[in-house]
Amino acid sequence: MEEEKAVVCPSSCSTAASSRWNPTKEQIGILEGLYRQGIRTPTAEQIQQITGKLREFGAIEGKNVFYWFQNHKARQRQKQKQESFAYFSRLIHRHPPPPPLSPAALPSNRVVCAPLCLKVPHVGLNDQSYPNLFLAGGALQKAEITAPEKTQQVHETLKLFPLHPTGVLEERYFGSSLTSASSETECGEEGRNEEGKESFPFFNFFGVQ
Amino acid sequence: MEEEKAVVCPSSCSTAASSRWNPTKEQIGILEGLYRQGIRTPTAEQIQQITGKLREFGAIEGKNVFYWFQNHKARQRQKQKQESFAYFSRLIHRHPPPPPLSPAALPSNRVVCAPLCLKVPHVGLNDQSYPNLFLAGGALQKAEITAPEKTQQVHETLKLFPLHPTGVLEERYFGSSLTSASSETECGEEGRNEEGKESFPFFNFFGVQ
DNA sequence: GCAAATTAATGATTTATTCAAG
DNA sequence: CTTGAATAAATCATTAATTTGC
Repeated sequence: MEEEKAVVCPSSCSTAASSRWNPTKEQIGILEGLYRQGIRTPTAEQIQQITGKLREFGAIEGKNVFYWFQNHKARQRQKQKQESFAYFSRLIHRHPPPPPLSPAALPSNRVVCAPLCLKVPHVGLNDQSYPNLFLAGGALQKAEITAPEKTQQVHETLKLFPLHPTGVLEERYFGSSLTSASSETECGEEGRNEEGKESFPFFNFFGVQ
Repeated sequence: MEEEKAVVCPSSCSTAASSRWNPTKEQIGILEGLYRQGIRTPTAEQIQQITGKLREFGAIEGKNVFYWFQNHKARQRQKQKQESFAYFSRLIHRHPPPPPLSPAALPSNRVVCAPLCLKVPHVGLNDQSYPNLFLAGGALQKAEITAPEKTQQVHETLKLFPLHPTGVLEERYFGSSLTSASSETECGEEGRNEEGKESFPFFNFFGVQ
């Protein structure tokens, strides 16, 4: 609840002593590039160098660079947490008793979960994270990715995904037409569908060392 | 390499042998509705549920839903990004007409600060977990910081900038202009201005409370 | 009007980053 | 410092729109 509405600098005070640094596109581009290059906490010297360079594109001080990196780093971290927490929270709310994919129901250790699984790696915050979801989705992956052929053809990738159209998402989402055509069959192994042509090359990326 | 699937399967052919999913209007409608409701990266379970529901309107698999959300999210962001950039660009370029500010187009986590100072690198939550940063920031002034107050918890960082220079700043970043800039005054330039014009208001920044 | 040709959308894959646990 | 986990960005590929010549 911090009022940050510090003066509404009229859109005309560009050269004036604005209250804050106003990074230009070029400046941001360079900063992000540096960040991507691995710079997280630049040294004083680096900051000076960067500042010197960025000054070509507009007024800037060392502190701006310093803060930029600090904020960017912090923001990147929190971005994840908050993001995932946000929608989880939302989803959970509309989902009183979350359908925790019962671990025992899993076919075997041949995990066949979804590829997108969970979002939150490990929030860790003092919030009651939702381990259920983590487990539900986290189980997947790391199945077996045979086919050492690195080519583009992935034969039998992990067939994680769909167990079947089970479940009720939520009336709010689909109205009442939700057909609970889901038995209890659970994941009868990756029984595949009739089509049997389901290959999920989802997260197969592993080629790059 | 590819089969000649001359299957002339006009829109609405569920038995299609097409190589890729072709969503029906109903499916798209539901998906967009879910997206509007905030679902961005559905969990495995959600995907199954959604898929189940969407199957009423045509053949579909979990991966299709997964991809749909991925693509839709990415493209929405892309569109929005472009939009907001255009806005800022115009705004920064000059301040002629306050265009139709599209609230939805504003970047959510961009550090871009328009002349209006609308975006602030606000870390938000537990940003107090960076006490060192303060110190580091203060340290930037180095020799000139003749105002040794503040600092609640001083470890020993009161020295030079960062202790861990993560990342190498090389010429490849800026070319030769960098070296020339760093070969001398280092951080003296900003840290030591007599007029205090640029004296890092580091602590002021935070002092705002 | 209708198809071949061309362009715009968008489904499906691959690649690059990021944070953080070990 | 290395590696695991999980995207999001970038890219490839195929389908739908549309444009154009007849």
